[in-house]
Amino acid sequence: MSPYDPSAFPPFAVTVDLVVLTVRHHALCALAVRRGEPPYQGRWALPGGFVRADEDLSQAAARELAEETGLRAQSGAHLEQLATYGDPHRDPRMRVVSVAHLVLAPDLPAPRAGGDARSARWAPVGSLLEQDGFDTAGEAAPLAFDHARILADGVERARSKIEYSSLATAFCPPEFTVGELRRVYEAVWGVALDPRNFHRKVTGTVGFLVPTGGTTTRQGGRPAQLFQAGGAALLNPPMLRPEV
Amino acid sequence: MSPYDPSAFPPFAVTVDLVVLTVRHHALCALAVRRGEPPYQGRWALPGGFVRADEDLSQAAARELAEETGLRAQSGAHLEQLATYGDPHRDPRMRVVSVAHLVLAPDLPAPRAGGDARSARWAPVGSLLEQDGFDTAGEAAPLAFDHARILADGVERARSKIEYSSLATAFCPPEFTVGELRRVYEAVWGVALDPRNFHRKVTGTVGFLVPTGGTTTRQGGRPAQLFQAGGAALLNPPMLRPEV
DNA sequence: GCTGTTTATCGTCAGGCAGACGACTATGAT
DNA sequence: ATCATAGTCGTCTGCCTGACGATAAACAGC
Repeated sequence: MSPYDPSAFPPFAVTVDLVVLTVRHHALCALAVRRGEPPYQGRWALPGGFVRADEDLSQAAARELAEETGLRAQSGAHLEQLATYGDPHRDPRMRVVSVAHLVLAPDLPAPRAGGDARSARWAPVGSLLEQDGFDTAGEAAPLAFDHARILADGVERARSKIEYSSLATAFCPPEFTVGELRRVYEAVWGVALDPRNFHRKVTGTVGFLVPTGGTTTRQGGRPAQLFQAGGAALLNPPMLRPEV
Repeated sequence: MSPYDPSAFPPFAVTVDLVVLTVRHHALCALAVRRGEPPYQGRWALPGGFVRADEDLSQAAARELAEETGLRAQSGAHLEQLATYGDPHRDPRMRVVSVAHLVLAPDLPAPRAGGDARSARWAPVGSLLEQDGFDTAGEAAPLAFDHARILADGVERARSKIEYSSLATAFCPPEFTVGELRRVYEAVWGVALDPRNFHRKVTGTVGFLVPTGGTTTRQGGRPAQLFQAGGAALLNPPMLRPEV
């Protein structure tokens, strides 16, 4: 057999799509870009693009992230592979397999539109997902392609991952207070947490938080101690997400 | 822009690779096939193959599973997507992106060699991974391609997933005893568990196990009650994996 | 039948952790 | 000065787990 027999396999296009999450105004938000060309022209979609011939998947995701947001995966943000979507008809033009990646970022300045996107914005995930599948009257339409499904999977991954890992700190600036971290959990899970029990839990988990010595009064009220993320990646025992 | 512009993106081959795990003789084993053609001819590899033009990824995985093992994903076995591997040089012939899937199956009769594989066997994951990356003297070589990495990721997924889900029952026949289920946990985690605490835990978790009424004495000793998997998918609170 | 071995199953107890919630502290606003 | 807001420290109770004793029901060998 020849070392390269293109007739032996069908050709695919491979893309990366990004679920970029942040917490803004006490709400979990995702980055959405408006499509400038068909199909789904004018509809909101997740940022993404083709993987280049000499690129690894994670490199492609980091490149797209930088192009769309100016964000570097190194600086605070967290990037991980999410899942791969390959329904034969997910793109009407051709056979496209998309390797979705999940990015958790601190609250950023306004996103900059880049690449082939007309514009970009942060949108609360609730509003992006609520009409999921129901195209009421053709307007306020849901995300393009299967991006609602991808976004939902990314949100669910984030919700479960902050339970047993220290990833919630990826939503925070380099220095943050216990209250700010609690508001991250509250926004991602959509619940209210007891400030006293939360404080006991996060300050009692070794390696989760390291005090920097400073204090801040950003949120009003009594000044709060400032922390930065500690070395621990896994929380043991985990944070417990309240039922319902 | 034309609806299909092949020059706009590099063509990829897309494959599915399978990490098929089972518990045999108190050891976690993976299905390995011997490669019948270059590259890596004669080396062990994970089963897998090209995704067809009209196939979804999970369909392709189920088809490959049936071809290699005669196993249907419906009947007891569990199949889920694991991760996607797309290093530009992971296959020396061409650009291949592989969507790995994880299969958890009960102990099966001898695997049947199918497809283009010369032979297939169950191998303890320890022996497949121990020389991971070290090609000592060129023999007893590790798995082909990046399959050692894929297998390691699959094993780690299985180890963590039986903590908080009822998936350990996928390693068991339709009816099983608490002791058999405990030996599954012990084999997957590589630890010894206290039979009394394990029994209390699994029988006390609602929806995990449903007694069938029968008993068996397969393992010797006092007859044990038979159970089948209950409806619950998630264990709450989870099984705790002892620290090393 | 009796004894030892094996596996299953039930109970007990102490320690750790989480939820509920009271109390106090330190800021800014009025 | 008083209030509102947010942060921090404690207490108490109940649940769950790990350690481990004790009993039950089969089989093997004498």
